[in-house]
Amino acid sequence: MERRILLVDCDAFFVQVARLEDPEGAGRAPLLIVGGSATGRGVVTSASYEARAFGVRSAMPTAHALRLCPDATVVGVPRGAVGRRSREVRAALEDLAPVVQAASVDEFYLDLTGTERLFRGETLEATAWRIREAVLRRTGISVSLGGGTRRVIAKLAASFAKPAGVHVVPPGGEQAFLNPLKLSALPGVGPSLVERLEKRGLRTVEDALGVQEEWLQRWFGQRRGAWLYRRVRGVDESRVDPHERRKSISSERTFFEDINDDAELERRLMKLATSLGPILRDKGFRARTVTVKLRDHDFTTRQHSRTVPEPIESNAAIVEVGRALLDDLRAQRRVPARLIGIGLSGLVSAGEAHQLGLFDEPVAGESDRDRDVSRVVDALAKRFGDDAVLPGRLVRGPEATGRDGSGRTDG
DNA sequence: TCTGGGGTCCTAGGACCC
DNA sequence: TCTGGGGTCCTAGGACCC
Repeated sequence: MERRILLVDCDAFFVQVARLEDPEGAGRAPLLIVGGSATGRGVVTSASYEARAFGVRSAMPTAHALRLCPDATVVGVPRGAVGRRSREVRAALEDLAPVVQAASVDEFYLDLTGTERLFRGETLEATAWRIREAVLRRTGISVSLGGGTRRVIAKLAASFAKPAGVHVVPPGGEQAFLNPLKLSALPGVGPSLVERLEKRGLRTVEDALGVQEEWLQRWFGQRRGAWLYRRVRGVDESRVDPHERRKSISSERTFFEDINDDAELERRLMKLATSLGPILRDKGFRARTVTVKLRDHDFTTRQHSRTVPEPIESNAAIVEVGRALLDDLRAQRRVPARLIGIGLSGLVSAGEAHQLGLFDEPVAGESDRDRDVSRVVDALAKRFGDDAVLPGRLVRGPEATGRDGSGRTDG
């Protein structure tokens, strides 16, 4: 059956959220930039369409953006609100379509294949407009929709729909739609591949259509060549999967000023680690691999990772592995750092781990008590707020818990 | 201009096992 | 004593996306 896929893309999502959350401030600034501070090391996360007219783009240093658009108002990323509004949009879509997959905070794929009768022969374009209005009414968020027979076509179509519009590529019209596009417009073709393509004189989809698969493979590698050959023909078998599972969790921070002190770096790492732990446990996961990342003052980015035999979940275990990895990284190159990060991957659900019989023996590195302590910390944080429990202090065992506990929770 | 933070996927080499 | 080849896991790095 011909598939009917829509990509729902929120228009300048962070800008919209900032305005909804602060109607008197951000809501009244046509020239709005959401992102890092102007004086610090921030970049633009999202800019209003009015600001984009001045050349402001996301990922651009905020300082640069302000040079292009001096009258712009800069506000921070409304972190919590972004997640909340994203879930609202998703919930609205789940009431409108049978299969919904979140591709990011502000992008959702819908598979409407087989809904023709349910929607009484409504065209995909009419359905898309109806969904746009319903989402706007229910969540206050303006979205654009792209439609087609495949995910990649829907995705590309959405860029023609923005802002606040709809663009549907009819079945059979895929190749005509793709032909004039620049190769750099294709999802998965980034700056690096574009440079190599241009060396071969390839700029547009039509250029690439004239090249045999074996030549693409010779130039760009077996897999990449085959992938590109299919992509310029709009071939995309990937499904809209509503049950996609998270594969990693991570957190990183750029410092206001570079840090060269080992103890201070360790403190920053502990803080990140103890903020990650609750997220891991809340989702019922354990992790097998811990990764620590350092970005040096010269922007050299290095990371070390370690996979432990049994999956871990306690702050104590995460911190222990993370500290060892940081020591290695610092021993290798001890220069001022501008960023530190920690990540957890190799995620297994705690229940799954039990079923596999992985915990018949006591786990090296993580005791039952470690896990219990972490759960107590989570419960306290849930009841009294995160500030009730200072991260990095409760990770050492019952003595520390008893001693530090009283002074900490009365704040 | 001076470079955020959250992710996914791919590659390549080495270790280890059969 | 020297040797092949395949599979899997782990690690580091890089490309890419929003």
